[in-house]
Amino acid sequence: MKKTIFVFSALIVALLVLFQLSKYAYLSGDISIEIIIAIIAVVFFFIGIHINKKALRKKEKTTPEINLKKVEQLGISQREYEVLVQISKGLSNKEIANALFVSESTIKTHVSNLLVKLDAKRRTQAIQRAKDLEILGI
Amino acid sequence: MKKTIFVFSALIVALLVLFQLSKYAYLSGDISIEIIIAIIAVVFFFIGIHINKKALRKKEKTTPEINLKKVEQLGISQREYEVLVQISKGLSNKEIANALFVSESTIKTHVSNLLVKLDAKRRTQAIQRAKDLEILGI
DNA sequence: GAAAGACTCATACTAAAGTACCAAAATCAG
DNA sequence: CTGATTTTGGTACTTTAGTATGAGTCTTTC
Repeated sequence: MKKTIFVFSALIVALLVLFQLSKYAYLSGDISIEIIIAIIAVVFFFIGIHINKKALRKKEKTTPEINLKKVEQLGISQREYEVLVQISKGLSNKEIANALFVSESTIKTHVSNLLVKLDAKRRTQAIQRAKDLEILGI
Repeated sequence: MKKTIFVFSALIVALLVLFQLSKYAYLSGDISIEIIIAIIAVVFFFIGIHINKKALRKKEKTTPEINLKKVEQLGISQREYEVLVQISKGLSNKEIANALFVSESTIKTHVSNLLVKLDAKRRTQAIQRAKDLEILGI
């Protein structure tokens, strides 16, 4: 919000400066009015592009942001989340165990807990649920 | 490409028209230069936004299209693809069998063939591969 | 009409996945 | 320090998944 106010203030100031500058330049006769207009056009053209890009970027970022909050709400621990990520990559329990340097038993425990917390019966269903809950970057 | 040329031509024409218009308006003394500048600024601001939006829209549309071609290339049959979709939904073989009104044996056969064609060892990996190949609407 | 491919299904295994229950470290908050 | 979580791991069992093999039906195509 502060950023928005700042940006708009800067824009207004820039506009005023341009007004004064153009008036001076025109009165002094150094620069023709065409050039002034062209400069203003180009400047605001790019300002438009820039503003639009920022607006779209924010929209995209709001989606994959809710992640961690929901993970907490579901009571999923850090380690469990790591396992969930590996599951979504298509790894087997044994492969996950190797990747995280723990035993397969541990992974099984984590997976079992995950299934309860995600209300899933299978790991494939857990992947779907996690995707729906926007817990994963997929 | 034709569209781009057209758009830019239109832009240049618009710019020239604005030049003449502004000169006339200024000389006739009806409108002050500030207003002319402001109008030009606003117009080009929105032109910038519009151009940027179109460019971004094109980028997004090129992605989710390639589907069916790759399915053919991989030699995945119609029925196999249906099974793949059900797998990605998180269903078990038995549940898929019920959904498609066939026996679990049949589903197992399809799944086995799918795994070979998708070069996957598990159904979770098959989901990942399918997603990477943009075969699924996920 | 016969070969080819797709779909179906069964049996018999092997291998993962998942459950249940328990328990010892490690970490963290009050 | 202590109680509460988290993380780790084991055993024992049940359930799914996945493989291999064979075979019958059906449709399409040459």
